[in-house]
Amino acid sequence: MPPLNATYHHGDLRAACLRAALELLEEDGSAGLSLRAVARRAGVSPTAPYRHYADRDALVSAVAAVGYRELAERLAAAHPVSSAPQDLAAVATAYVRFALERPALFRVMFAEPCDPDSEERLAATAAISDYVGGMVRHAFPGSDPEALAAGVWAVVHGLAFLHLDGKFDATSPDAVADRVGAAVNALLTVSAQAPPPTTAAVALGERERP
Amino acid sequence: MPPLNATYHHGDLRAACLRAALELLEEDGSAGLSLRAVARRAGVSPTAPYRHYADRDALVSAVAAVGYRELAERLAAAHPVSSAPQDLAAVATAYVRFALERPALFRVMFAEPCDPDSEERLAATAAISDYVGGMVRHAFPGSDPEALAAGVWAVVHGLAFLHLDGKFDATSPDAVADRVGAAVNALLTVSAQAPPPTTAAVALGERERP
DNA sequence: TGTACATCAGTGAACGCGCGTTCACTGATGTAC
DNA sequence: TGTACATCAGTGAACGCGCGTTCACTGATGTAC
Repeated sequence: MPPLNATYHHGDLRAACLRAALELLEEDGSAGLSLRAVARRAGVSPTAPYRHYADRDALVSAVAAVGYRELAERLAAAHPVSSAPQDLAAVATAYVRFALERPALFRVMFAEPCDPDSEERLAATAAISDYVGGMVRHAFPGSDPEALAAGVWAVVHGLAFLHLDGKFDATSPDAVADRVGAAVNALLTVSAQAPPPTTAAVALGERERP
Repeated sequence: MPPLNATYHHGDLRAACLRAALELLEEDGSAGLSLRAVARRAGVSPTAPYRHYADRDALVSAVAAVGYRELAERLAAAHPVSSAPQDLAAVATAYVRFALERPALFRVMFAEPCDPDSEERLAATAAISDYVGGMVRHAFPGSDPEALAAGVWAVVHGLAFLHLDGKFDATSPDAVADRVGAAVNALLTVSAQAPPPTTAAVALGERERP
């Protein structure tokens, strides 16, 4: 069980803690992260992690940053940065699938209070935001990109959490994918089917755009 | 401090616990609900609530149910059940405002593991769902109502949590309202501005509708 | 190449905390006669 | 109207738990001469 280089000096306990934390989150989807549990898993005394993380929040922030990076990879794998409107459903599905496959990690990323100054965490969040922004800008050049990016992120994020929290049935991955795709498409096509576009556009414009 | 009827027999400890729990959530926006804290607040021994709630989960479910009812009221107040498309932004804003004003309650409603069989909780969730469904059906008669309702709920829910978890700046209520309105409107108008509707509709239709 | 020593990265005991829940109990209430 | 008694709704001590964090410590490592 102890790795080959299991010396008194661990070698890279910082990375080992991160790995341990991710494993624990993977194994118990509803677990909260505890420094002690992480130390236990890393095969180290409860206080050893303090050599590498100032406190629990610092560890949580580092874990969250890893999560953001992996989510960004998944999104990019679902579709490269420059995409067309019809790719949106695929990206949405990838986002929700990530949340459902790694629920505990996803919760840590979004629902844990954290060190607000953690640079790597902020950078990782920004990467997600940029990805969505770039996609929107490219796919819907005529739109208000900032507003639309917020809307798109909100849709996928909301779908993820509503499934995660049992508001939508998440037992069958296929059904989830169907629901996500249908919801996204319904939103993007609704104004075409609803009352005459101009009417709708005017009526909705309670916030003017220059 | 003790109410007039503060007898040994409390009178209505069940309701008092509920009230105490809501107060605690109101006061500390990041607090978790604890049975002991609720008992303390109700001025009663730590074990007294067990006369009225089987366990912590039962209390949490009851609290969540109250939250759902209040949220439903807020939405209905923002707009009656039958609404037009242009009312959607107002309802969305009401949803997000509720989340930001009562963050701890909102988290209990959605992020707490709970008794999945709690009838009052299930009923209260269904009420929200029905409200959104009814609104969508009425405002967008041509749409796939189920898919669109899911999409709309997801948007507002995602906006709520992204603000709550610091992904969007939530310091100014006005800015939040603007962002929510803009995001909703951007989503609902995007297909009118994007590539020719028919193209988009076909391309997006990876899920056929009868 | 060998030795002295500073630094580094761990250990392990201990702190105080709040939690959910159990248990045997007791005082208050209300009902039957 | 008064009394006996069952039931109800609380109390308070105790259980065992895991947590974050501190502290003084020590064994391993690496560097300077």
